[in-house]
Amino acid sequence: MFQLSKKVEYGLIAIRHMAAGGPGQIHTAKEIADRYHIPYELLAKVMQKLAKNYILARNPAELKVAAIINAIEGKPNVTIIQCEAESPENCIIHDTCTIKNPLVKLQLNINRVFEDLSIGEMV
Amino acid sequence: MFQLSKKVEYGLIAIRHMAAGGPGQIHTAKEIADRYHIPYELLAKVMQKLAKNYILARNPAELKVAAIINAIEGKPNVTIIQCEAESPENCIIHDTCTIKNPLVKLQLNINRVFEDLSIGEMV
DNA sequence: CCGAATCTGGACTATTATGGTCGGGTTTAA
DNA sequence: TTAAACCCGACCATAATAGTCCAGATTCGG
Repeated sequence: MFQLSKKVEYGLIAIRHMAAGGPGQIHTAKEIADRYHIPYELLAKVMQKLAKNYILARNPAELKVAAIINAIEGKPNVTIIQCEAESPENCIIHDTCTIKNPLVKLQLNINRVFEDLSIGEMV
Repeated sequence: MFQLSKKVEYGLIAIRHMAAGGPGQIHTAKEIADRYHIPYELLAKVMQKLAKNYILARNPAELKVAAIINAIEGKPNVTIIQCEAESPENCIIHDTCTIKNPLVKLQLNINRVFEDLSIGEMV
């Protein structure tokens, strides 16, 4: 619980690698997979998602970890509370839930943390 | 990913409920389970863990969400990076991993968020 | 003091998410 | 032009999660 998924880890490794190489460099998914001993097929999928979301095109200095997570996980955001993540109708305690509102604030603080770290700072 | 587990949600609901009732009140797990439509057996287990870690005995104003998560999940802390959570030897990329160090800082910020919210603020 | 309600805690099952694999067709670059 | 790399959907194995069942111990109200 509360771990980055392998996909996100791999994505971060790949992006950081590309950022460290400089803007002129060309990198293949194969090369990165070999270098860091990451299963190629998995990394390839991750990078496809990143490419589709134009993550790879961005300036590392302005590329935040949050954007990468969202691109890979597909969700609009990291959502701590399950009631919020799914459709609230499905939540059996949705009207008796007393912890939702306080946790939304906490949520925002978490988001801020991920918005705060850029790839540029990781090279 | 990055959701509180049901166990933690249930634990928070229960603790908040008890805190809201005031210090004199007696609450049973059964009562809380019924009230919030939580499976009793599951809540019971969660509260057992909380009781063993003396969470229930603490002053809500000083009881942080972080302490509750740790008590329920058993882990010393929320650990973002998988390499760090398990034994580092098992990590196949443990010496080529370039993202570990930057993420540790992020980790600390996350921890801070959970250390920042007390039950007292949730009633 | 007795019985009902509640708690304890292990074992077990179901469901889901994750991590990883396979393979066939397509593109790209030397 | 052909080998390497990519795309992408389908698939599988494992592990974590959520929940259930139950039998024995405990507690509490009367």
